[in-house]
Amino acid sequence: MSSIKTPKPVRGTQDIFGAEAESFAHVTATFERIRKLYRFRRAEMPVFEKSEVFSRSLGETTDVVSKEMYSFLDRGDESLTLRPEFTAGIARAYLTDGWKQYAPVKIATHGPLFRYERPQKGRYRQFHQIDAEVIGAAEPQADVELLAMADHLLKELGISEGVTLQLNTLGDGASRENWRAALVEYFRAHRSELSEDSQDRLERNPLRILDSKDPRDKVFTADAPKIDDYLSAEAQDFFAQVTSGLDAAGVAWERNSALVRGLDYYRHTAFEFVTDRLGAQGTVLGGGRYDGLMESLGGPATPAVGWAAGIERLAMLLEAEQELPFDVMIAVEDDAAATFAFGKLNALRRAGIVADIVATGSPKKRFDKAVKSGAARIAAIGFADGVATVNIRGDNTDDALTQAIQAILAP
RNA sequence: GCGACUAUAGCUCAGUUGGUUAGAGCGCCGGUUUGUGGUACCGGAGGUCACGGGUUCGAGCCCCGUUAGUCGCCCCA
Repeated sequence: MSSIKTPKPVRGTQDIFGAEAESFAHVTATFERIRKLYRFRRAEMPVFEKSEVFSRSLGETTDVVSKEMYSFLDRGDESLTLRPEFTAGIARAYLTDGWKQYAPVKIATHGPLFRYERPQKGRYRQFHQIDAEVIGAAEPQADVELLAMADHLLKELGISEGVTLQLNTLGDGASRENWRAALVEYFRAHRSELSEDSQDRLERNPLRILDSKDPRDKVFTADAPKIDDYLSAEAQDFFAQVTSGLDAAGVAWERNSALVRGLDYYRHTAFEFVTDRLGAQGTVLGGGRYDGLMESLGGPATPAVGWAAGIERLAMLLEAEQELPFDVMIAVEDDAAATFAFGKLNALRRAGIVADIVATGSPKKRFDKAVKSGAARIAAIGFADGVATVNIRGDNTDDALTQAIQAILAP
């Protein structure tokens, strides 16, 4: 009995294995295939950045920065942060690596992200996203292309059933400010009747009152000022081009005027693909236009739009388990044939045939083990009169692949 | 940071008002069929009942604390 205690996994991390890992890989493989159709270029980004990359882009005061980032000092006493999102790092690279030369540039990436949060269904401290951004394109067509790609991806994954695209506009900077002021004025008039959380939001993040889950707030959110009444002509026109572009592309959408973004750099289009199948974490893919971000990192005003989607959440929605092909399982029923069997196993694999072997435990039970393995065929290998015997069983043993296996396994 | 629920075999879970030596299925190991087979049958190994206190003649079960997990709130870039 060892006195060494096995270390526990870190809170909010996950070990993904087997069928779940196959689902995970299926999501990233499908994303890679789709993004190439739309000619998004692949980028590999660092997993950590100087903390300023995120704190400047997010705004210093938010909870997000103060409580929910994985930050640490390195040996040079520099504050670094494990990336909580892709967008800020990509924006930083755009500026420091001179990607303006490629503008407008379409970028796709995927990988792990880190947020110091309490884990719950579909939320982890280390989680994984796929991400797509268009930087340097001010036109609504960029928003449409990005949404069409997202819609396409969800359909290819077979999970578009029960998932709806909710769409909103936050207007340009001036529209957004006017609307925000009207909301504050409206909710302030009902302040004492709002939930405690929303009274707090009134100061910090009034837009968020609109998607409060508290019934005390919902009484008022229905009649709250609508962004539509504050949109400039240009903002109206922009949104109209996005919606008509979606219609033309055959992408179904619903207007959700309560859909907001908490950060100031968001402009115009905001969207989320939402499902009711994941409990409280219903957003499967979300994004929007962030024309104000580059300036917060000290760069020139640069229009940009993007989205990200949680790989775990997408994988959870996949209907069918991702099954690995399994052409043949060799059952070694006599250890005298073991060397022969292992040699043939190697030959099968070199021929591109998915093969495995069961050669341990009671020889008499190996056939049953092979049956339970789920292989399409079982090659039982025995030994008689000084020579190996081969016998192939399966539901379909007349096909060309079986004949090829038979030929390779011939003693 | 807050709340509710949960913690028993490698896995999924039973376990009566608190009463002898802790239960099943799956998985693992072994045996059985005088075997070209199809998930069978029999047996075995495997438990500090999360951890630490308390109540009691007696605790897997009741109480307190800790830790961890699940779900939700806050937050959601």
